[in-house]
Amino acid sequence: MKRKLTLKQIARELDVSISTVSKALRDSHEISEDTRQKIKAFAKLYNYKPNNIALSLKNRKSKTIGVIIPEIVHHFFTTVISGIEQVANEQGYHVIICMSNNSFDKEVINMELLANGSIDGFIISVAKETQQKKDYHHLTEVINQGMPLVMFDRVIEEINCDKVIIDDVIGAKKAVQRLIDLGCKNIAIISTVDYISVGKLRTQGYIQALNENNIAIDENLILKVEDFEKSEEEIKVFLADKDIDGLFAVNEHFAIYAIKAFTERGLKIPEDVSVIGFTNGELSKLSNPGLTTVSQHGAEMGAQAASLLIKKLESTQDHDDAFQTIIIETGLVERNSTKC
Amino acid sequence: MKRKLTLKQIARELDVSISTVSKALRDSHEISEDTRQKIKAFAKLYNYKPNNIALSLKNRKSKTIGVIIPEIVHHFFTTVISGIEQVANEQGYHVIICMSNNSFDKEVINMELLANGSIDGFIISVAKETQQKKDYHHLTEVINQGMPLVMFDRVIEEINCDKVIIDDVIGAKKAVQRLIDLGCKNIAIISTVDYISVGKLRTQGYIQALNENNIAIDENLILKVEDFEKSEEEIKVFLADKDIDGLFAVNEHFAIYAIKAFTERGLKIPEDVSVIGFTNGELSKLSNPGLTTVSQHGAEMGAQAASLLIKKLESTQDHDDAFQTIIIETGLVERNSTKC
DNA sequence: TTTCAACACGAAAACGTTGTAGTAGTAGTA
DNA sequence: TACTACTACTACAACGTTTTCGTGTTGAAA
Repeated sequence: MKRKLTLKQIARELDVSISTVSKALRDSHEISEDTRQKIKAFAKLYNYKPNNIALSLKNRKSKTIGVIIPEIVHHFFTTVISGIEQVANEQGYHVIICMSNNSFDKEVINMELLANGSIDGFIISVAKETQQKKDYHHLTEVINQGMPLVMFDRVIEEINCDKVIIDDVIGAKKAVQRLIDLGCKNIAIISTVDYISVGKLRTQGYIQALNENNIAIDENLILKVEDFEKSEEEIKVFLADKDIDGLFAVNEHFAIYAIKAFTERGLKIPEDVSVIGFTNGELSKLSNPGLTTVSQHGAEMGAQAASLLIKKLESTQDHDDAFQTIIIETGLVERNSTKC
Repeated sequence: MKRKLTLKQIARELDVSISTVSKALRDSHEISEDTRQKIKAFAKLYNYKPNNIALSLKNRKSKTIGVIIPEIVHHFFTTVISGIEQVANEQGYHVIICMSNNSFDKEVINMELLANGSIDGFIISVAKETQQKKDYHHLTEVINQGMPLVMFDRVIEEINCDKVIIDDVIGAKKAVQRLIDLGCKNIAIISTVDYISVGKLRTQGYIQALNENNIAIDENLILKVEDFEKSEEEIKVFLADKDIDGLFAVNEHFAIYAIKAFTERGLKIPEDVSVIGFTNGELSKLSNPGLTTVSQHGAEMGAQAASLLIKKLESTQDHDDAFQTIIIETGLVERNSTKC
C-alpha cells in the first residue's frame, strides 16, 4: 500500500533539504523563485498534503473541535451540529462528532479518546445516564487539563464552564400560557423524571404558568415518564381516563404518542384537545396533524457554543476563567395541533 | 493552562530516563520491579494518559475509523453508526463521524481532513450532490493513497471498493408485491430522480413487480421528486387527481407526505389506499397511522461495513484487492397503513 | 584474575512537521 | 585585500511516543 507523500520524499527526489521543501511550500522568501516553483509544481503533481497528525503534534493543537451528543436521532441535535460547523469552519476549525448513545461509559471513553490530543476543545450535551449517576469525573478531568469545554442543552450546573441553554422554564411557560389563552381549562403535562434537567425545568414552567393564572395544580395531570422505551404505553395508560382539553409534552415523541392515544380514543385534535410539544423537529413537521411546538433554535445554539469555545481557545490569557451562560430564546411554532 | 503530563515530565520528576518510564508503564521485564512500581504509582497518581497524536504519528496508524454520512436526520443512519461502533469497539477501534450534509464540498473537505493521518480507513455513504456531479476524485484519491474505504447504502458502482448495500430492487419488489397481494389494482410510486441510485433501483423493483404480475406500467403513476425541499407540495399535486388504491414511496418522508395528502382529500388509510414506505425509522413508527415499511437493518449494515474495513486494515497482504459487495436482506414491517 | 552472562537502565532514532540558527557563496564597498 | 551584506540554502531541535541497540555494574563460572 502506497504511503502518503512526505516532505522528506520530495526533498530526496528533488535533491534539496527538507527545510527547503517546507519553506518553498509555505512561500518563504528565503527560497529562490526558481526552486520554489519547482518544488510547488512537484508537490502539486503528486498531490502532496501535509500530515495533520504531525502538525497537531508539533503545534500542540489540532484546530479541531470535538462534539459529543447523546443521540443523533433528534433532529434538534442535527441543527445544533450545523450551527457548530458553520461557525467552526468560518474560523478554520474542523468538527468531529462522537455519540454517547446516552451511555455514561461511552461518554467517558469517547471523551478520553478525543481528549488525548485529537481535539482542542469540547462541545457536549451530556448523556442521560451521566445526569442520573452524577458522576462528572471525566468532565472535571478534561477541564483540569486545561481543555476548554462548552455544554449545551443538557448542562450540569455543578460544573463550572461555558454553557449555552434555552430557558426551559420560560419556553414551557409560554407554551402552557398559549394553551390557557386558547381557553383550555384542564391542562396536563407529560414530562420526564426529575434527574433529566430539561424535564424538571419544563415542568417548573408548566407549574408557574398555571400558578400565574390561578389554576390549581392537579398532580394527577402530571406524568413523569421513567423509561423512554416504554413511554408509548405509559402515556396511553396515563391518558386513558383523563378528561383534559390541553396537553403540553416536553418533547416531540411524547406529544405524538399522546396524539395517537387521543385519536385511538376517538378524540379529535385540536377540536377536543390542544397539544403542544417541545423541540421543533422533523416529527413535529411531519406529524398528522402538524404539531405546535416550542422551537429551540438549535443552529443558533450550536453557533453560540462554537463561538464561546473558539474564543476560549484563541484567548492567550490563561486564566480567563470568567464563564458565561448564554440563554437562547425559544419560539412557538403554531401548527394544527392547537386550535386557533 | 496546565499541559498534559508526558513521559518526559515523569522521567524528570523521578530522575530516570524517558525510555525507562515508557518501558515501566508497558510492564517491560527490562525494568526492575521496584522502579516499575514507583513509576506506575506516579503515573496513576497524576493520571498520565499517553498522547494519541504522538502514538498515531509513531505507529502510522490511529486505530480510528472515519464515518462520513450525508445526513444524520435519518434514523437509519443512526442505526448504521451503532452497528459500526459495536464492531469497531470490539476490535479496539474508535469511530469518528463527519456529516457532509449532502454537500459535495463538505464531503471533500471532511475527507481530506480525516485522510491526512487522523484515521485508518473510511466508511462512507456519499452525498446526493456527489452522485449527481459524478465527481469522485476525492474517493479515488483516498483509495490511491492506500486507505481502505467501504461504501454503504448510497454506493457508487464505478468505484472499486468494498460495499455493503441492500438489494433495493428486491426490497421494492417485495413491497409492491405485497400491495398487489392485498388486492391493489392501481399502484403508484413516489421515487427520486434517477441519479440517486437507490431511487432508481427501487423504481426498477416497482416496475419488475408489476411486470411479473402482468400489470401494465402507467407512467402517470410514477413520480420522480426533483427537489427534496419542495417534495411535500410536489407530492400533493401529483396525488391530487390520481385514482389509486396502493402507493409505494422510496422513503419515509414521501410516504408520510402522501398520507397527509390523501387524508386532506378525505381518503382513509388503509381503507381507501394502502401505503408502504422504505426505511423503517422513527417516522414510520410514530406516524399516524403507523407506516408499513421496508426495513433496512441498519445495524447489520454498519456491522458488516466495519468488519470489512477492519479486515482490510489488519490484512498484511498489500494487494488483497478482492473487493466484496455484501447484500443485506430487507424485511417488511407491517403496520396500519396497509390493510390486512 | 579473567571472561561472560544477566540485569537494569540510558541514548538515540524514527514518525512528519516547522522555525530558528547557522553557513556557504557571491557581490559590493572602502 | 578585507570586510560586510545579502542570497539561498541546510542542520537541528522540538512535539510525545516506542523500540532497538548500546553500556555500565554485578555476580558467577572458568
